[in-house]
This record gives sequence, C-alpha cells and structure tokens, in this order.
Amino acid sequence: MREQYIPQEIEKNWQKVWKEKGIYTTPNESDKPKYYALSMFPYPSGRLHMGHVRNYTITDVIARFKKMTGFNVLHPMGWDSFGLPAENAAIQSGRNPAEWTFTNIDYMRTQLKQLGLAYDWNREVATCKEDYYKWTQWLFLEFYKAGLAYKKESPVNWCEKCATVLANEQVIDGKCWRCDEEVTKKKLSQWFLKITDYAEQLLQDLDKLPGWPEKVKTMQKNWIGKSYGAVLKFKVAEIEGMEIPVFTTRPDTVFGVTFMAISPEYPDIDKLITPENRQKVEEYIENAKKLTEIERQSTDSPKTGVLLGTHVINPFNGEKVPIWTGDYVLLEYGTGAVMGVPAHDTRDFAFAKKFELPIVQVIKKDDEPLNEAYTEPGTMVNSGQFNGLDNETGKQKITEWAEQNNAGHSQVQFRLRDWLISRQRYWGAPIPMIYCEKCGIVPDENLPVLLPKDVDFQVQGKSPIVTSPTFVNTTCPVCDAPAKRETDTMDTFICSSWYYLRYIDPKNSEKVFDSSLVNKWMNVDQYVGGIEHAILHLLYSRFFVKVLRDRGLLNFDEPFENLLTQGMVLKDGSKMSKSKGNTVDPDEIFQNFGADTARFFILSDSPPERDFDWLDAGVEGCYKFLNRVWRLIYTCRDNLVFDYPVINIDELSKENRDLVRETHRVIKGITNDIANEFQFNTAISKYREFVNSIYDYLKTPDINKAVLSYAIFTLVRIMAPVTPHLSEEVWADFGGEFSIHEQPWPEYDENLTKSENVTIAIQVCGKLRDTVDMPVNAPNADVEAAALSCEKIQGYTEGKQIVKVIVVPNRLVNVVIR
RNA sequence: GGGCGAGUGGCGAAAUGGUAGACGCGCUAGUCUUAGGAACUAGUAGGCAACCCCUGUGAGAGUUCGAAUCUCUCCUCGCCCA
Repeated sequence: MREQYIPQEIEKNWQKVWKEKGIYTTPNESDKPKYYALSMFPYPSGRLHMGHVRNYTITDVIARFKKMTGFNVLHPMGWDSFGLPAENAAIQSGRNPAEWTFTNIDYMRTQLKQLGLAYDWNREVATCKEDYYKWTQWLFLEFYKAGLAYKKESPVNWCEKCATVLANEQVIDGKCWRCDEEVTKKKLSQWFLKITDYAEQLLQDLDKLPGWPEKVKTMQKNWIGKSYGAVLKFKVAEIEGMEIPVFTTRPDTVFGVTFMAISPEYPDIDKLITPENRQKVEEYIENAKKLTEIERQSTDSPKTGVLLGTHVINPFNGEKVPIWTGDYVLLEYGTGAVMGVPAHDTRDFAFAKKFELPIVQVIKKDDEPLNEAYTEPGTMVNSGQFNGLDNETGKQKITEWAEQNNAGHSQVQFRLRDWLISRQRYWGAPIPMIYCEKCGIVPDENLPVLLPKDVDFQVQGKSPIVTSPTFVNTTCPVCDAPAKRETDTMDTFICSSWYYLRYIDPKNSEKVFDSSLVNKWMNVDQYVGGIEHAILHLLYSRFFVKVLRDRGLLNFDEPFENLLTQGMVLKDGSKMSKSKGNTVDPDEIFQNFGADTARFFILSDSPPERDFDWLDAGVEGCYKFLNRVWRLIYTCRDNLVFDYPVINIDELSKENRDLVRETHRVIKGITNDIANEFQFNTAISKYREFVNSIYDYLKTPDINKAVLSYAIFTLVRIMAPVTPHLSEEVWADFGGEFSIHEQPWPEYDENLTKSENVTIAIQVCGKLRDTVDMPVNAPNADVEAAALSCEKIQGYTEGKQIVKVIVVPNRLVNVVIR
C-alpha cells in the first residue's frame, strides 16, 4: 500500500502545478457559457479568519463545480484595502498605512493559496492602489457630472473616537459600526451622493431579484422605507406669511391636532420663540445637541420639550394650537416638524400626557375610553364634514381638501437619506475637488489625485492628510489662481461598490472598464458573503449599477443575480473573537490537517446560511474521513483499473448491481445538493455513506474490478470541488489526464438510480406495524396483498372491518380498520 | 410595539404530507496492539426486567387514512426595524 495520506505535501505540490499550468486563468473569449462566481472581498486585516474560510470555500466549490459542468467560470479575488485600521496601525506603530496594508495582503494571499482556492489571480485588484482608486475618483466625477454628488452643510453623525463622520447606515443602535462609540451630531459641510433619486428604483427592482433571500430584500425594503402620506401646511398665527409644513402618514387625524412639535434644529426656530421663553428654549436646544439619536428616538425614554410661545392655525378647523420643540422630532425626517395628535400616535400621546395637553379623539372603533394612543383603523369623529368616513377614505378626502384649499398635498416619503461619503481620514480615495476663491468648486480631472506621503500621523482630532504641505495647496485648473484641495477622502463603501466590475477588465489603463466586456460577464451569477452587508454594501452596489447604467457605461439593472448569505462561524456557541479567546487560526488547521480537511469540515454539519459551530473534534473527524478515503483507494489498488470496461448491469451479481446503482444515485444526489440547493452538508453525508457502502462491498467475495473502479473514480471526481488536492493526487496517480478539475462532471442514468428492492412500511391506522421488501414499482395490488398477509398485520386486522387500504408506491401501505 | 426567521437525541443536524433522528461528533462495550488519542466491530431518543409494547419533533387544538412538515392559538429564542 502506498504511504499515508500526507496532505501537506500533496497540497503544496498541486498548488504549484496549478499555478504553473495556469488552469484557473479565465479567458474573456470562450465557446462555453459564462458563469461569474464571486465572494465578498476581504479587508486585509492581517490574517484570514474562519469566516473567510467558510465564505471562500463555498464560492470555490460552486466555481469548481460549474467549471466541471461546462462553464467558463470567472472567479476572482481582491482587497477592500482602504480603511481605518491601517491608519490606526500607522498611528500606533509609526508604520506607513500602505506598507502595513500591503504586508497584510501578501500574507493573506498566501493563506488563500494554501486553501486551494481556484482564483484567477491575474485579475486581482486592491482598492488602495493608484490604478484602482484613480477610477474610483473618476466614477465620483461621473456622479458629480450627473448632478448626483453635492456638498451640503448639515448635522451629521460624528464618531469622536474615529474622528470622522458616518453615514446613517453606519450608525448601529446609535453607535459607531466600527468602534461602538456613541454617535453624536455635528454640523459640517460634507459631500453626499444623491441615492434618494434612486429610492423608487432601488425599491421596485427588488422584485427583479428572485435569487436573493427574502430576508435581505425585506431589510432593504424597510431601510428604503417608502410611506404614503401628505404634507399639510399650518400657518403661524403670530407671523404673517409664515407657515410650517408637516409630513404625516395620518392626514385622517388632522382634527385631533392639539399641538405642533418642531425639531430643535429647525431652521426658522429662532423666529418662533417669544422673548419670555427664549432662555429656556436656547438651553433646551443646546442640550439636545449632546444627545444621541437613539436617546432621542426611543419610545420608552421620557419625553422632553419646551413651549416656544407662538402658535399655528389648523387649516381644517381654524383652531390655534401651541408650538413646542421636542427632541423626538428629527430634522432629517419629513419636514422637521410634526403635527401632534396625542389620541392616535404613541409618542404624541406620551408627550401630551407629560405636559398635560388636551387629547382629542377623532378615530373611533367602539366606545371604550382612551387609555393609550389608538393607532388602529376606525371611523372618523369630531372631524366636521368628514365625520362618519372610515379613516382610510378619510386620508384621501382630507388630502384632496388640502390640495383644493392650498393647505397641502399628498406626498410619498422615503426613509432613505442621501449617502454621506466624506471621511476626515487619510487612508481612503481623495475626493477629487478643488476650491478656488474665484471659480468656486471645481472638479479635478487630473487623476489620480494621489494621497500625499508627507503627512504626520500623530496629529489629534483632524485628518493626517491636512498636515501635508504639498497636498492642500494647489492651483485652480480653470483660472490658475492659488486654490485649496478637498482634504476629505471617500467612504470605503464607494470603493467596494464597483470592484466586481473592475475584475472583468482589471488592467485597463484607458478606461474604468470596457463596457462590452462588462455587459458580457455581468451579472454576477452567484454572490456569496455575510448577512452583515444586507443593507450597506448591497444597497450601495445596486445604486452604483443603476447610475452607471444611466451614464451609458453598462446595460443591466442589477449587479447580483443570486445571493447567498452565509452564517457566522461560532465556537462554543458564540462568535469567535480575540477577547473571548475562542479563535481558531486557519494556519494551524492547514498545518495539522491540510486545506482539504478544512474545506471539507467547514461545509459539513450546517447548511451555509445557518451559523456554524466550530468543533475541534469535528475537524479531526473530517481528517479521519479523508484518511479513510485514502486508505480505501490504496487498499484496493490492485483491483482498480483506470480505463475500466463498459459495465453491463445485467451480467452482474446482486452486490455488484447494487454498487453500480448506488454510484448513479450518489452522483444524482450530490449534483442536486451542489447545483440546486447549496446543501453542502447533505452532500458531505452522501460522500460518507458512499464510502461506507464501498467498504461493505469489499467484504463480498465477488469483486468486479470494473464496478469497483467505476465507484472509486466517480467518488474521486465528485469530491474534486470539495477536496481538490486529494482528488487531483489520486487522479494523477492512477494515470488520469491533468487536470481532474478540467474533467467533465460524472453523469448518471436516472433508471439506474433506483434500487431493485424497496422496503415498504406497513401501517395500521397510521401507526407503523411492520415492513416488507418488495421489488421496486411493484403493482399496488401485489403490495397490498403482501401487506395484508403479514402475520403481524393479521393480528391487528383479525375480527375488525378493513375500511380501506392506502398504497403509496415504493413507500408504504396504510390499512384502515374499524 | 411591528416585521421576519427558528424551536427535532448529550451536541451539529437529516427528513417539506408517507418507516422521525440519515450522516457526523460524543459516549459505551469489544477486537487488534507494548501502548494507543490509530484502525476495525457492535450499540447509542425516552420508558419498561424485557419485547415485535408504550411515549416522543416547544405547548395546545384542527385538517388528513397518515403531520416535524399544512392551518389556528400560545410560549421561548434570534435577527431586523421602531
């Protein structure tokens, strides 16, 4: 027998051969249909973690399988390599962020190669390289030219610890998505991308994505948050000509308005404050600034507010109600002002209770007294001419009345805000804009705008980029006068919004990419990544594609045809993390067991979208199994014939026929598990069952070399996507043509997937009582007769009346008695 | 508070209207061995001295010849949104 299974040697050798022969280089031209398999590219944090291993193994198995089933597969990899950790490392260790990043990339690339992933490394991209971010900047200018990039002063989310602003999507429960610091509000002049222009399309086109998990689509739908309502205009009683518009989804409750609340940041708030209230209000406004959004919005935190002293007039009933300012009203949502209807809005109710404001019920279901806000449907009351309408009709009628009387109009409102992309950091793509005193804001077409190297990373509270004497001062490209550069860099989510397009044409120095190539390769047929990107990255990428389509750069609506969101890798029931000390280092697994074992294990046990609990004993179990496969092959080496003759099943003994049939059945099962369902865990269990069957077969005296060879070499081939090194080694050792990964996927004969006999369950009144072996597809009458003649069944039927007998072919018989 | 998803052995899980617990981990006993954490064999949902018996897929009801699976009510957990 050949020596032991030594994965470390086998794997190293084949990785070298694959590289030399370039079998994973993907040509752009091919007779085969295209298939684009994509993993979310990593941030080069230093080393691979098990989440990466899981993500990339899943995509790799799909890519290898597709290649064997006849596709020209594009399977690239790259680096999401701008971002804060590099800068923090630079601050702490004095190293240059670029150096830190490229060192990490080199190490992680080695690890990816050790995992045996079938990437076309010629297409590698890194977002922090000049030849990439040049085009990120170019795309920014495309947005600018389309009127989709603008600068605006507004209160923005500010993370003190990261010393930068954050997009709304990056604020999780009022905290920074990166460092968990409480996010506060700060007024700054910042660049935005006008994603709201595409809100409707981003919502509608979710229907074009049947290959996405419902969960992700629902999350995006909620995030975009389309709501139908009306803007109603309330005149200010004390100030001639001034009015305050409010957005409401409940115009039907307008007769229940007993106060108005405006945001502390409301632009005209100053005019609305009467002198006797001024001091109190200003103090209140100061305080509100310090609060986080979560503190302000929470339904269970106590409501606060102060009276301004002025009033508005309800256009519907002429009633004068006081104006308050309350921090639960946010400037960014709606119009920054809400009409207070305590009877029918939970937060208004709490506010009114606290400040003893009147509560007027205008929607009624029954006569129960109002102990809390009534937010259900009902009939309108106390609403003048609208009394008696059901409230849904009321919404329309009220809005119509407002439109006819110049008091408002219907309005569709989105929760989605424009995307704030300015970051006060160094390690990102500089926003290519110049400020000239004469010409104003001028785009810098001279790309790339390179990151300066003469910066001081030790500065506190501002971006290191500002310390560069050479970067900030420049000349205006229009008038040649001295000018200043924009010093903010772009949110790294911009860089990752288009990387999958650059893989298609990664070395193009003339253009961002060749449109015809991109149109040919896209969409991504299968995208695999973590659920944590359900909103951020996936929404931004969809937005980018739509804008680039409208700029004529590509001709499709959506980037990712099918999406698989894989679950987390856990250990001892919780997420792996350094602080918990429950991490598992991929390098250690490679060294001890080899990459094939790691790949095999990470796919076993749990379906991909579910969380996966890492178990050390589980890895060992997989290693033992691969050893068992190896031993199986080499103990029966003398009986294996690579070019075995055609098998005629009719000439074989029962044991041989059974193994042939099982081989066909396993091909069918695994093909289905991988191709249709991504049920890698059940595929793995089928490999094991098959190996167990072959071992059983070896015990029979009548071993047929062709049958055994058919089983073994089929096993080796169908395992190839999961254990590429082991399969390649065995294949080559027995004289197979290089490479097993370029062999066609085994086919099966549907007729031969069926066994000759089946065990039929016999139930009496739905309870299992016995079983009987019958030939497959036996006539129902025969099966019924066999069932009724069973001794045990007769014991149950004796003296009873048989009401009916149900026969499910090849499955069971149910005898119903009375 | 709303939306979505999930609940099956000691554990990861399988079965999507038809023999519940495939496959694996762990465990038990045995064989071989100087030894074994290797390999192999047998067993492993619970109850009962034991069975070919009874119970059993979060709880309860319903539909059906038959329900882990479909329907309703409730409980618990997770995620997202407030």
